[in-house]
Amino acid sequence: MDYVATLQQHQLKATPQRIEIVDLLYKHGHINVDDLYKFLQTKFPSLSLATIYKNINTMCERHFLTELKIPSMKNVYELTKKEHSHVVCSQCNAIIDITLDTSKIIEEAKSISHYKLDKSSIIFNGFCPQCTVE
Amino acid sequence: MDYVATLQQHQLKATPQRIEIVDLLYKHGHINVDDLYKFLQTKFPSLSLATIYKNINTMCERHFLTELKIPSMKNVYELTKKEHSHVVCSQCNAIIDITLDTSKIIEEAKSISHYKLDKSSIIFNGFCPQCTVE
DNA sequence: CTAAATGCAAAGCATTTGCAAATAT
DNA sequence: ATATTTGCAAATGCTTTGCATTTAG
Repeated sequence: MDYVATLQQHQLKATPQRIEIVDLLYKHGHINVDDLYKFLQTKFPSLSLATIYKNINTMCERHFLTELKIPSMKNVYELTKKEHSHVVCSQCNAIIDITLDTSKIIEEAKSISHYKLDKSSIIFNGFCPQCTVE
Repeated sequence: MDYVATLQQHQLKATPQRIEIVDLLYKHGHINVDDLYKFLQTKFPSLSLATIYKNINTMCERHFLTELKIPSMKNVYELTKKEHSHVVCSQCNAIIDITLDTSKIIEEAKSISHYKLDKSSIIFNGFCPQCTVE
């Protein structure tokens, strides 16, 4: 995965800070601002929170990142991918992506609401396999 | 609808401010903090934002209210009802409740994720009939 | 070389807290 | 009568902004 090229495709200069943000998101999947800051600080001791916020904001504007609002959790960010849903563990806060066949439920929503729908956000809560065992 | 009794069932004293909050939510369905404040101020000129926040927080803790996190919108609150989904107009921000048959999609999510699921939050975005026309 | 990004400090909002006075039960 | 709630002011926390310096392309 060539982070430099990916950033440039979105008109974002490939600074070391940004490359590290992308790397973290690529490896962790979903991260909130504070954790991003903690991780990045180890690599860039002079890093400022303002830089994180500025980057997150421009990256979201360019649709390079997507902001995820999960009930009773801080917002997390992920690299923008094709539409998918999320499953969240209420115990350990693990978040995973799943791809569902949403066509039926979208049709149902359309016919009930009479809205012209173009996007859906589906989040499930429960317990992951590890947390279910213990 | 007896707001006093409903509040008391949730161990909440029926103050005039709270009664009005419930009334507003009952009539509007979904409201954010600022709008609540604006509406309530006309009736209680001395009302403090702190009171709104305190009430929203305790009401949510007692599951009398539910907080709704909608992408690119301020959080809104609604009276807690049986599980349902939301449809949001990206133009005028109208929010409506719809009840869908979610059993199939929940089963699908369970079998893909191997999580034990107990809750789902489904939000659709699009354009309401009025905004589609114009 | 130039436009964009970084880091710092200050500013701006949003939300919470502490406390005295008022109020619901 | 008592515990809870209100409203105010202050405090806290989160996010944004302005600006001088640095850096990517």
